[in-house]
Amino acid sequence: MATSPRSNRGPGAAAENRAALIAAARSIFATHGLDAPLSSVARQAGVGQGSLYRHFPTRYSLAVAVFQENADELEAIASRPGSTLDDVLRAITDQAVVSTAFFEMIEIERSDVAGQQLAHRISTIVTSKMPEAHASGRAPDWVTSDDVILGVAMLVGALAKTAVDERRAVAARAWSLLPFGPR
Amino acid sequence: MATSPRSNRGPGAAAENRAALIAAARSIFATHGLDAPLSSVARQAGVGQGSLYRHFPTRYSLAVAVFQENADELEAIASRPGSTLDDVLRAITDQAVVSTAFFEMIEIERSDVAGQQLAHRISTIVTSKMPEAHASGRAPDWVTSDDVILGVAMLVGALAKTAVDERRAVAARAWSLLPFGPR
Amino acid sequence: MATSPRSNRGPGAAAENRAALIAAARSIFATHGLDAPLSSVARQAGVGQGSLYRHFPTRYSLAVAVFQENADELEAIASRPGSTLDDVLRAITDQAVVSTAFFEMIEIERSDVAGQQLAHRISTIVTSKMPEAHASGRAPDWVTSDDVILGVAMLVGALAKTAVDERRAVAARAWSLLPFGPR
Amino acid sequence: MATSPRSNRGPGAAAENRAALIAAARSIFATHGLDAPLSSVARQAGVGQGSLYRHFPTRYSLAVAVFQENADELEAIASRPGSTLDDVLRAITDQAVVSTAFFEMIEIERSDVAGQQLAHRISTIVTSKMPEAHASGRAPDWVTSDDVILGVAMLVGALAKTAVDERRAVAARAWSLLPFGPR
DNA sequence: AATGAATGAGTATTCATTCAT
DNA sequence: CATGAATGAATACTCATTCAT
Repeated sequence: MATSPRSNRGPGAAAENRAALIAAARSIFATHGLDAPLSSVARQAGVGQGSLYRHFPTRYSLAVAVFQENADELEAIASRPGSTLDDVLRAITDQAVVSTAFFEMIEIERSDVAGQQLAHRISTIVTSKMPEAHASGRAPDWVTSDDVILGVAMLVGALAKTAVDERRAVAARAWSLLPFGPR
Repeated sequence: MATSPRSNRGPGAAAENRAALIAAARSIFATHGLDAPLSSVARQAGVGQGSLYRHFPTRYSLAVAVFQENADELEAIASRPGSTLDDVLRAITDQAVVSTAFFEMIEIERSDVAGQQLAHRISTIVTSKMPEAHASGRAPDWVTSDDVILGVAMLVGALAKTAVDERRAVAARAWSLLPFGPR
Repeated sequence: MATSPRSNRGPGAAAENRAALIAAARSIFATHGLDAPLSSVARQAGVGQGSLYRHFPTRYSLAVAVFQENADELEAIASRPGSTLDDVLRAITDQAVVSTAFFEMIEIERSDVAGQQLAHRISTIVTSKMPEAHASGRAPDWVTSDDVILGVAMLVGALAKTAVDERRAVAARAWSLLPFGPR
Repeated sequence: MATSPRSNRGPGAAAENRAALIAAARSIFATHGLDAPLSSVARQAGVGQGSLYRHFPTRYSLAVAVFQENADELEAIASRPGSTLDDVLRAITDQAVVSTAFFEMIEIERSDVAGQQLAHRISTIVTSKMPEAHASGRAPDWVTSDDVILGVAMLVGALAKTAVDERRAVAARAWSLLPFGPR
């Protein structure tokens, strides 16, 4: 029952801890998947088990926090004037080469509101780029944004089982099979 | 104090047990994934834990045994006179709609010799159908058998995250995005 | 990095906090028992964990503070001119129907001085009513104040395991079994 | 994941283990209540955590196994020719002096079938003794078997908070307050 | 060769208590 | 004096693997 905390860095460490947890989770989810032990996240973050749960009551909430940053990055790219679907898909590929966890989570989306929001953000980004993609001929007219998202899922599905050092090459080949892959 | 195994069907049951384990594993891997508790496989097979380990020392060896049958089926189809790549891909799709575990395992192949053999069998099947596919125009000339296998991986990757009752539709759409999908 | 407590109402809030903690504890002890998480008390009180511990260093000290009010109420009734043992027992029953925590604590008394004092207050109240109870025949002569207190313990013991909405009925029946139950 | 069991006494230990678990649970439930850590039960029984869960999947099932023996004992006494309600109540008292856990569990009964069965067994025993108790005048005619059971609950409730070495005396006094206490 | 029980490491989660700000 | 985050011990439960019979 009684506890003897070795070092209590105090509330000031809250923000640091949160950031450390997210960073640790990003790395661990990337290497060990979304099912990795949360204890390893806490350990790598140098944070107590309890603090992890305070910041992120569920594994999912931690994942969402991690992947929010991925979505942020994609939105940043998409909102860049003149950016195209290709730019977005290249960024997605870059992210997936590092870790497929983000997209795996999106695909399981249905369970959680936060996951749905992430999915929606991606969907919005892709949709916003479709007109240009159609106009420029980079994507056939019959291709919908849902198709593109399915394509991303297919890409990620293939990458998920691929060793990290081969992902770049596999991604290139995979995109070449799809009618809207980035060049 | 002494234990009296209720029903020790004896050595004669070896073959039966093996078959029961494979059947149970197929069903459980399909519904709960390749990481499902092995104890549940033994239970559903009506076989002791020990027997499971005797027959299949590793989880992987059990999976291989299960999926050998999938490969058998594909080979049977491929060896049917006049059968085409389309037939093979349709059969693969049918299998993946039921369970993506087979293909997930193939993609992890490297860890195990038996897994590599499975991968090789699939590869051989696909390769054997490429000439016809090219000739008939069902697949562009630039598409290699590795491309087709990558396409399968992409399809399965997408299906893996899809609810079973939506897989058929998703598969159809996914194939429509690839230049060699079955009609 | 620095922490900025959102609402530090400052020292002036001490009394308020104390009261809020007691109120929250009363409600939580009633619904979740004396073992309820202290964090839930702090939360419901809208007070920091630290403040809870400052005001009440031990779970027990919090409980004592809560139940002091119960004793106050009983004393108020007992000191009413003309009030009888019946009145006291009815009040006790009313309290126990809402929450048995008060009496459970008294019975564990020995651990803590404050608990003993509570027990003593109850004892004094009951003792003061015995002469009248004996005189009026409401309690047989051989019944001592300790007997009455034991009777209360028995009642509460039975109520503790009874669903709240059945407690009133059970209490009535229990009293009917004792030679000094209120009518 | 991998485990290295120090000593596997083999299936032959099953019966021993079961018995050891029940014995340990009896002692631990008596001293630490029904909420005692199950790990302590396993430890005291000299049995692995997993074996405990194999034998008793829930805390409740363990408790039931423990208290089945109490009910057995009471039934044995009740079925003795010429035995009376007094005999039964004395046996109950003896059990409660040692541990109130049995009766606490019965009173929580509603949650579980096994608990209900235990409650039913007690009820049956008491009911079977009522006619004799009424005839002999040991219990007033208006006292039902439910009253007796309520009386037991009241007794146990009082004993639960009483130090073990005072329980005998408290029980005697408590019974003297009830119209059907054993002499 | 089969059985099924035994084992204990691993993981998730909760909560009492401390402490920097 | 308040706040609320930090800490880690404690506990429940699962499951891969081994082993006596």
